[in-house]
Amino acid sequence: MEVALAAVAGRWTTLLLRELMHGPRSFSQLRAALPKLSAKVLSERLATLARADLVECERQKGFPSHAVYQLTPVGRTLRPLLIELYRTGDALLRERAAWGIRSVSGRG
Amino acid sequence: MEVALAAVAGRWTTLLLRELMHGPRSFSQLRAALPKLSAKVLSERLATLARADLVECERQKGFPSHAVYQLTPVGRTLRPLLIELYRTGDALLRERAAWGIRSVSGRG
DNA sequence: CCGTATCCCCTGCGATACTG
DNA sequence: CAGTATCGCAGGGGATACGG
Repeated sequence: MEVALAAVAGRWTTLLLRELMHGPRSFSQLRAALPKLSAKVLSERLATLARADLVECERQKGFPSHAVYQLTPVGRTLRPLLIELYRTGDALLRERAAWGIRSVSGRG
Repeated sequence: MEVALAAVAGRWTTLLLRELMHGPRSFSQLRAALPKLSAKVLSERLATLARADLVECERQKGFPSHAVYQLTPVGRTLRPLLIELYRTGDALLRERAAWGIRSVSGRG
């Protein structure tokens, strides 16, 4: 469980993976899909996911540069987990509509 | 997804929930089940889960004091998610046996 | 036995500015 | 456009000691 949790942990990772579940996406497409995610963090998350072999990167050299990211076969195995996260989160929200996102993991 | 993730986030939360899935447990039983989890963090996690109405606490006053924790109905709805986390983690480990737990969420 | 208070570290994240 | 460098902050978590 800890391994799977580590794979999807992080404020943006699930959203990023969900976006990539729809198909390959360029850096800028991801930025557009997740406007509040800074380039730095996006880059960090993608690098981390790539290191874990969950995501692959294809770079077109030239100008302007272009990079396309897509899930690896291993990355695609996360789909059921993401679906379950969505289902569960949805159910929790129905029970407790007032919850904030960080209300559970926070200390105070 | 973020909500569900927040609910199970934390290094020990999933293991704690899994333990409680088996039935009510006292503080010391939980400590025994998770020896590397300090009392402070255990208390923190339980308090957080209690605040989120995922776990309930029953205290016997007296000496020595005793407290019993159990899942609420809402908490029990997390079971499919935990199962999926287990399944996915297992699958990931089969693909990449060398992964460390923090290798995905870490920076470097 | 159950829990909390302190202290410290580590790391994820945000903002901004910069390079190729 | 893609990605990195720097700075700063917040908070989870470990060790330890203390309180109820």
